[in-house]
Amino acid sequence: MPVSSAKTRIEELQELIARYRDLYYNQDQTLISDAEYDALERELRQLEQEHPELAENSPAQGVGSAAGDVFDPVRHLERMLSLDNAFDKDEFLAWSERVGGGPFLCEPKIDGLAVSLTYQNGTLVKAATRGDGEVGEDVTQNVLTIKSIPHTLQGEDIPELVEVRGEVFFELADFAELNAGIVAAGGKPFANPRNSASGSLRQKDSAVSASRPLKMLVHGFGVWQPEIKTQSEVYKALKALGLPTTERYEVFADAEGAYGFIEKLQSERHSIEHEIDGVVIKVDDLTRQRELGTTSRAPRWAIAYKYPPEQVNTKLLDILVTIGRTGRATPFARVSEVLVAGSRVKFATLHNSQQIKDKGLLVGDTVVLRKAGDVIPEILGPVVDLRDGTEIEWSFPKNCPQCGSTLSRRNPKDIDLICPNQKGCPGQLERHLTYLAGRDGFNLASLGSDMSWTEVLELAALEHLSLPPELLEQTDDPKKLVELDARRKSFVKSGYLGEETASALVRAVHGTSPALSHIGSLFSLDLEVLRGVETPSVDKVTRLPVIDGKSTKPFVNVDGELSTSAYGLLFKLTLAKRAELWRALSSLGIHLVGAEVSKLVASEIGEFDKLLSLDPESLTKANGIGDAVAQSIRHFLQFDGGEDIVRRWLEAGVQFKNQRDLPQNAIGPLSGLQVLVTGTLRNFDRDSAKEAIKLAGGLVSSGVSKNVTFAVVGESAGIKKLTKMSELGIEMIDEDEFIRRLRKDETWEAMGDSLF
DNA sequence: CACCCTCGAGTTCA
DNA sequence: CTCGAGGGTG
Repeated sequence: MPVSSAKTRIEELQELIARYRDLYYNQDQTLISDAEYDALERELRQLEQEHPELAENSPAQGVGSAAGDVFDPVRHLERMLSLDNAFDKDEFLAWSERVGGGPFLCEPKIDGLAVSLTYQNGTLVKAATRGDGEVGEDVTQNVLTIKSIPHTLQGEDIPELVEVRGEVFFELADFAELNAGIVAAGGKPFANPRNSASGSLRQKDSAVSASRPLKMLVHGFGVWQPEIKTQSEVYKALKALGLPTTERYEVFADAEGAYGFIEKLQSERHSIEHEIDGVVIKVDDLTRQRELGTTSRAPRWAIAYKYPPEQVNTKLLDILVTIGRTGRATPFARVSEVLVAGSRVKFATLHNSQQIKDKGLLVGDTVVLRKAGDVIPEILGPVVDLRDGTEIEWSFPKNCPQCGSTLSRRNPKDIDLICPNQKGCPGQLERHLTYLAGRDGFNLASLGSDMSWTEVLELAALEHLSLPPELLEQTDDPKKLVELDARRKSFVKSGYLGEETASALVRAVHGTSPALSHIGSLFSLDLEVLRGVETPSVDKVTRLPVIDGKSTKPFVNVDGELSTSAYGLLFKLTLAKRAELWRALSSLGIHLVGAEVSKLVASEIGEFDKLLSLDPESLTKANGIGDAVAQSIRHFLQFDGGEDIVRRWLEAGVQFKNQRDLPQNAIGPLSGLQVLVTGTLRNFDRDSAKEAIKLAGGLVSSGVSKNVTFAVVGESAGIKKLTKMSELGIEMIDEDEFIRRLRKDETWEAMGDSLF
């Protein structure tokens, strides 16, 4: 880069960094994510290295900015340094190379607030934020309210004067509780635990700080050094003085070992009680630390390995609305693609219009995005300072984007808008169908997957079901027979109704009619109808037909023959006609009636045709069905065409399994126990774990409550659940113990074995 | 009436 | 996973 343009860029960067820094340190605001900030700072440092003549007075030479003026300034006895960063393995290995290898001490890098404590003759006399590294703010009064920090040091060898450095932070569970309280009181919640900790520590009224459950962990000495040789002993010395230290440090002989720790912690990142943004790696030998020394801004003997950001900034491009299976209109955000927590995020849910208002989002805003619980992208809020005036307020569409009906509310005081075209909206019908095919509906994917070909033939004869002609061929050639057998098997297993098929059934190109315009005709579908199906291509995001898009005939193959999947679909639907009653009830798509309520209703009414003469009020006698559910069922039957659907299904010959009594739980080793599974298990997926518990006679609990007998805790279990469980004193066991308990009962063991 | 617990509904990406 | 709201209980 030529010197002139380098100069311009350096000035630009200096200005930006100074601005962000001021906001970050003095106003507790985060305009850009840490990762973006780091990128700026690195670019600047890089340029300054290339053009040292331009590097005077650069903010990159200092650490942080001058302290604000609310609190008294405190000059640190010894400069508080920050750490250099490594962002990938190569950078880390390069650092390890520079410092001459291990042993290394590794510990989590807490995402909190750096604070120094000064103890004089064992008494805490001063606590200060880092500030610019030289001068920080006096937060003594507030720090004194933090319970984990001793006011006086313990032990025999108490130094005359010592400075102790550490990190002040919130545990995640405490943070969640705090924010809930703030919101409940009508206040503005903190964006993240770090900001929250900073805000809490810098309260003018220390009574406010006292009410905030801050924690602190310390990690080093200033001014005074005990007579020891390694960093690990520093921790022991700190602990001996009664100071809180991390339990999570480990020492490794070489860089590979340390890197293993980095990877391990990354995978456990979310089961740690506080936020971490990386790992700090220190040369363990104190003599070597002294030899390596420090630069003006950071020690050479330590480095912070930073994980990819969990929170990033992106642009809110647009707000769109989807229509759910019950007609609910849910807004979601299209954002410019960003990498966060390992995946490229393009969309984020916005829940409802109230949320958009509450967060004050405008289309075009730069927004803070994170992955809640590591999975679901969530927009935390707009970065108001980055607005340029082109942002536009969003308003909820008046009409259903799928069918054009005027959106309305179920009840006047509801937040949610719904599409009132209950059984006619293609968008609703599409979602309804995928739900109906799913696990809480007819579960089409698993229906009949264990049937033998002979059984299939019997069923076909009984139900006038057509099978793919190529599978009915007769042959004596053993080679062909083997091949045929395989294809028959795969036919029995295949044939499910996913989003694509649902879309194909429900949508039609202009001028033709869809295969299915009403859920009542579900069991009347036949091959001739499927043969004629011609569907427009549908935009994956908006679920709207693409104008000028190519239409397809999804149930016909290239030769114009009906495809195997057409036969497969009808095969599955035929089986669905004999499904358990509760599955049929759930599949009707009644507001407030899902799998569980359907089971209750099924055991009340026993038979499907009872729906036609049902007084829903009578259902409220049953435990678990109240007024709202009864009214919803009534409304469905009378006003949403429910009776019509039931009648048409009956006409198509459904014979749902009469179900007055729900199957009793098996008697097994877990009889009468309520078991919760959280996190990922090695030998089970979510469903098979539930299955195993039920088979063993236990009840599966969906959430933490005091009724839970014990909890099976797998990999990366949620921190909130874990904290709550330990508060309630619930026994937590690992997967191995779980399997042991499952097998404890010998009579049951044989049955249980089939699960593994 | 004020809790606590459970269920329903909607959602993202690989 | 999370939110909100239904349903039961003290």
